[in-house]
Amino acid sequence: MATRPQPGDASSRSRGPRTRSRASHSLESVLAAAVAILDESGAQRLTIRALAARLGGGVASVYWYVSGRDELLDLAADSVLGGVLEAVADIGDGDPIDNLRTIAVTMFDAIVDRPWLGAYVLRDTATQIHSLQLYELIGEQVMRLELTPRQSFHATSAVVGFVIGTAADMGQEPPEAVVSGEMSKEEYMAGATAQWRALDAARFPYIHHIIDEFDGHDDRDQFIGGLDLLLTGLRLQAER
Amino acid sequence: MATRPQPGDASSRSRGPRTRSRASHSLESVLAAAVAILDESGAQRLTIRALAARLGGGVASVYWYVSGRDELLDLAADSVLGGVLEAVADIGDGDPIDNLRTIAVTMFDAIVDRPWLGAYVLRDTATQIHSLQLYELIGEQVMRLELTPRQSFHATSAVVGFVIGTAADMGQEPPEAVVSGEMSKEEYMAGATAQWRALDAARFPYIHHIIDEFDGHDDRDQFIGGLDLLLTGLRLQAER
DNA sequence: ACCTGAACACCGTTCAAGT
DNA sequence: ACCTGAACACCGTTCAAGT
Repeated sequence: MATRPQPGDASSRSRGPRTRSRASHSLESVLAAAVAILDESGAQRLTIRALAARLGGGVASVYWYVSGRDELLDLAADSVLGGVLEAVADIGDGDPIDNLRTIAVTMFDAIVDRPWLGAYVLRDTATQIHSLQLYELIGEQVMRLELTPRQSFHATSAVVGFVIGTAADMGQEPPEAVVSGEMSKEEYMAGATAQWRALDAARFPYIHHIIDEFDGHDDRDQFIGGLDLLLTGLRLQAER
Repeated sequence: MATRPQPGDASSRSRGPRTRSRASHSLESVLAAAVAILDESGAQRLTIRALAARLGGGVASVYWYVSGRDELLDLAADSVLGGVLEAVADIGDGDPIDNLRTIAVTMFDAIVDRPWLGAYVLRDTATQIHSLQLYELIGEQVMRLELTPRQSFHATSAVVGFVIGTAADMGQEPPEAVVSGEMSKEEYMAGATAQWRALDAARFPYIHHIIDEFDGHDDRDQFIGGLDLLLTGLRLQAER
């Protein structure tokens, strides 16, 4: 990150009225526009051309700020985690497990409505400072449980893996039909439920056992249910 | 899946010497070739053209078997899970938690060496039968713990989310430099470790606390460490 | 029923040139 | 230092035609 020039960081030109013969951006404005497109239309629709058009400039100008599409996604994902970090930065010295729960839920809330995020979050800590800081923050709460370094490492990774995995799974990039708007998300879910109900009960006893729970379930409750299992295991390890 | 014709399923023409003026495929051969390319070169390199070339035919023939690139990836991922399913199908009626551990570790082993898998596994149970069956199998073990349907649903989702999240995170699609071969995976990891060691110890106490564990750590140990926390929590819930 | 080559409408990225 | 338009080398997908 620090290896690239970062215009707009503390520069004099921050947004004043200029001659305006050419478009003028900054890393932040590029990332903000990228996140906006991502949130509105998903990763598939974030093309360099679409981004340039939204910024009102030419395609090549984007490459002044990022090395390519991959880094653009990495930085866009990291900028969202920056918001999470800000929200939990002053988490305080209450019960560490409670703090972990708070951090995890905040992350979940940020990721679940952004199907595109899962694949790019915490991918490269060299580029993604906020990701690194968030990982550190989670680790610091785990450290307070006074486990061995190895246990701390495993526990921190587990929390991060669980959050990202579950949130990414739940907020998955929906199928083309939903993206294109020819089918609503509700219709899609209703279809999935119907398909499950139609399964042979003898071959799929579990599916039938939980189908009523699945139908109309709340993703957040589901996430917290699993998270609490993990945190219970962690608490037990710490108390031993 | 059953909505599409499946040539080669139980058909008479299974691979006999033919006139051979044209290439001839089957869903299985198409998926096998796709998985081979995926394993060798990653998702980015699996182009329809590369796949057709490997099959020795034209591009358009692929579209006879799959509706597009997305479904190709879905089915390729599901075919790998088919192998996992086969390996654990006769898991037996031993301790359910032990069984869950076995299934999870088998899944982990299959996913971790396939960075491309994480993003496509368990995405659409309408297309991915093996994924559905594996989900069912995990759920059946959880059912034996005799929790409420809601608890069962949450626990099953948690196990699946943890496995996929952690494995996907660990086996991430490596950066371009590694894919293209200009940098080895070891060099990349060594670089990451060095970068972490260089961080300010006052601002990153956790990173420094675990850096020796991170350096040269075994992904599998790390996965199992986290998994056991989750399963401990689950066992406790079941015993209550 | 299954395969083909060519064509279409895109992409990400680069580059020489501008300001 | 930052932006531009045009060009390059690709893509996924479709289609009319073949066998």
